Amino acid sequence: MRIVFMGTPDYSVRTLKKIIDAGHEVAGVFAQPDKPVGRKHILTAPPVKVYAEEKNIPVFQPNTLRDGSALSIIKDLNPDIIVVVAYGKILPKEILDFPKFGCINGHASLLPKYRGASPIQWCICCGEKETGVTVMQMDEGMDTGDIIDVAKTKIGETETAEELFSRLSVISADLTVKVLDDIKNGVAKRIKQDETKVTVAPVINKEMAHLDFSEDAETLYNKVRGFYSWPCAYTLIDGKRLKILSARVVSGKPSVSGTVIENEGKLVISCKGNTALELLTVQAEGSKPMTAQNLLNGKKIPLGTKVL
RNA sequence: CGCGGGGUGGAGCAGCUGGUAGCUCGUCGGGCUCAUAACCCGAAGGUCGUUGGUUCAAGUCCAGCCCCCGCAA
Repeated sequence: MRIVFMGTPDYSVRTLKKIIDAGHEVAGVFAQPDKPVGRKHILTAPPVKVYAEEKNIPVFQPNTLRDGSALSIIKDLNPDIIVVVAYGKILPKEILDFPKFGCINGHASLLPKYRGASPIQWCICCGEKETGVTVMQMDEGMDTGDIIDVAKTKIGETETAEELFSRLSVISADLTVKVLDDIKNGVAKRIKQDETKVTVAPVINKEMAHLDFSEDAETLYNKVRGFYSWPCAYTLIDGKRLKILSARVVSGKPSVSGTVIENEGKLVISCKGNTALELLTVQAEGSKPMTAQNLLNGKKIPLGTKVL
């Protein structure tokens, strides 16, 4: 089929690659505009753009899809279908309606759960045991389209968002190509989403990753995994930020939530009830990631110290 | 010139007002022990990021450069 692809981050690249490898004709690629990245604000092209250019596919990076110029580009490209994966913009109706087969989107959750921007992180933060990828026929809403196909996968007990991202990007790529075949062969189904089971996964900000030790250790552990490797769960110790890159739930003892209850060899913080979280890998302000052991070697953290 | 922290034996850190370096851990050897990642004794290991400057003397003051990191985007 003749395809226009829309996507931005690494996550999308796998799907784009798979589509090309499957022999489809990618007439053009849309990605978010280049953005300043890193401490020095170096203007950086998104991964999808980089990949598309390697493949000599025309790349478009409009700031908006709603001023008509994007539509005219698409008319020129004249795709049979538009495939959207983690593009980052809402498509207006005139674009959704233009291709013969409309637009499809790969979303990294089992819809209707976790609609929105950050499904992968949130499903781990919420302690889900299973997730997956849903490919839907896009409509004007946010992840509200009819479901065409789904691929499920178990979430590992210690899996981080970063790892899940990587796995789902592969699953997404495979499922998307399968759906394209189904559509081409006229065997694709369309199933309405169950509106009574909708949940939303909002954009993540740093404050959400600020751990609250009045929650139980299991919940906090899920957040440590779900917010890795960005923005990373953190707490404040002596008023300074301490990122928690990895941790594990351990048995606690009666004590006020958020206090250090073990500081020799390992660093353990008490949580709600008698649960406790052992910090394994941490990163203090201005320093590199290190084991809790190393942190304790260089910094004295008395028992009973409160973290916030 | 966005703001800020930092580069000291293998790791993490201390070193105030300048006089050749200390702590926690690890490593090696020995001891204790049924045994141990626990405990005791001892040892090795550092041109203090780099270049230049000030000084009788610099890790410690000044300037430039390289690198790492947090915040912000």
